[in-house]
Amino acid sequence: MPYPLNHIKETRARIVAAARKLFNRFGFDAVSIGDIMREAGLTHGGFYRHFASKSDLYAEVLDCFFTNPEWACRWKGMEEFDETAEMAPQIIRAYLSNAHLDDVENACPMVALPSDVARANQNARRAYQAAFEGMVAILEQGASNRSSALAIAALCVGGMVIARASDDRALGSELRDAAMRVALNLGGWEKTARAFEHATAASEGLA
Amino acid sequence: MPYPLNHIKETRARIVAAARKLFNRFGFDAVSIGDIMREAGLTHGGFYRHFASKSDLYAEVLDCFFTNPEWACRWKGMEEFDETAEMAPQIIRAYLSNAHLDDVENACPMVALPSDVARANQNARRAYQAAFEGMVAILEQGASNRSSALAIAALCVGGMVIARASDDRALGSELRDAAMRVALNLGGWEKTARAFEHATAASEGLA
DNA sequence: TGTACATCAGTGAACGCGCGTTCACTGATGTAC
DNA sequence: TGTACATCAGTGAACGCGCGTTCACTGATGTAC
Repeated sequence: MPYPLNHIKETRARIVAAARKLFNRFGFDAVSIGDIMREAGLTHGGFYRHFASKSDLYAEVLDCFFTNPEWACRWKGMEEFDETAEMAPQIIRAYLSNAHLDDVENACPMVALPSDVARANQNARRAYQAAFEGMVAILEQGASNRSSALAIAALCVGGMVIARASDDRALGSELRDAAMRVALNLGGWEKTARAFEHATAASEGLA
Repeated sequence: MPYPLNHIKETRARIVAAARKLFNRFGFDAVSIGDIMREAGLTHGGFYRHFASKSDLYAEVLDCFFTNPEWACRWKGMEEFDETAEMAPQIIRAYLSNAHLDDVENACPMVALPSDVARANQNARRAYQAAFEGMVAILEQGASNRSSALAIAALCVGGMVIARASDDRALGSELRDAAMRVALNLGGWEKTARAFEHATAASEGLA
């Protein structure tokens, strides 16, 4: 055991973090192994001490807010998270927020990489699904039934994906607001919806 | 004018059709100009008689069901389309159908290429947005208000995008059903929703 | 009608380049004595 | 405690390969006479 016990794990985690950042921004194909290793502070040759191939990385990158505890912390820190209040409506608001739209590198991979994953290997699709199921599981705790939780998740991911791919920021905002309103109503959080509407109107006025 | 008047136009259209097919399946980055021209029955060198660069193709490929008359025909032909009935609920059903999920090559580019477009140039994002606005315009004719039409579009695109990126077909079906139900309810087409529910249950039983 | 010509869509070899992956190596480290 | 050693994470040159783009050309075509 010539190196510290955690050394390999930590390096591997650094590579995955660098890959997530770059994949989120540029996609699987446009990022080279050299780019990833440079971002992680290493040289390209060492990559194969940690992964058998580039596509083996894809699945590891997809660990999302909803399943990875490390991400959950950041997620909760992203917006003013109220530990005492119900979780689902807060997630909906944060997911469809401007902060999440703009922070491409740290965004949920479900939003940043959907068409990349659809073309990737089965491991990647499984990991994407696990992230989705993690999101739905949390929404189910608050929503009246599973069907509503699924629809809410589709609204969150769909609203963000379209907003990211569109050119007009105003249309993206309109769409995300509409998706948020319907999602909150579906779960029976109308009060939150109205309160948020006012808060948004006020902050938009300032911005 | 050494070649027939429509020759250039037709060749160009053939290149775009080939590109759409391949991009839908493999994404922008993974398809080479050689692949596209081979698919169109030409050699790679000729590409630059028609386009200044590869990325100039992206925007042209994004013409969608909702804005391109040629696509609208195929779209209407995809499912049994009833000219006399209301259009919006039929579009929702067809968009979230198994047929649309499976026909990757001819699928709506909003579903097949969202993260590719998010990283592409402004022309591509404008074209994506135009496709989205075309969809919303049709939904607005039937839905009670614009906000609902936007949410319905998010449900359609989101449901399909997640289903495509997930590994488990059953989960994808469940998600698409949930999105469809909520979308039809949002527009006030509950009867269609119920009728479709029965039709689906019956055909699933057969399959 | 027949022929010479100009046009230009399409061809295919060539360009520099960066990719994913391999491999012989180096040198920092924990272990054994 | 000090030293010799085995390990193996990380290095960087090299591999074959296909990419986007350029360019001199070819040959099918419509036009002019």
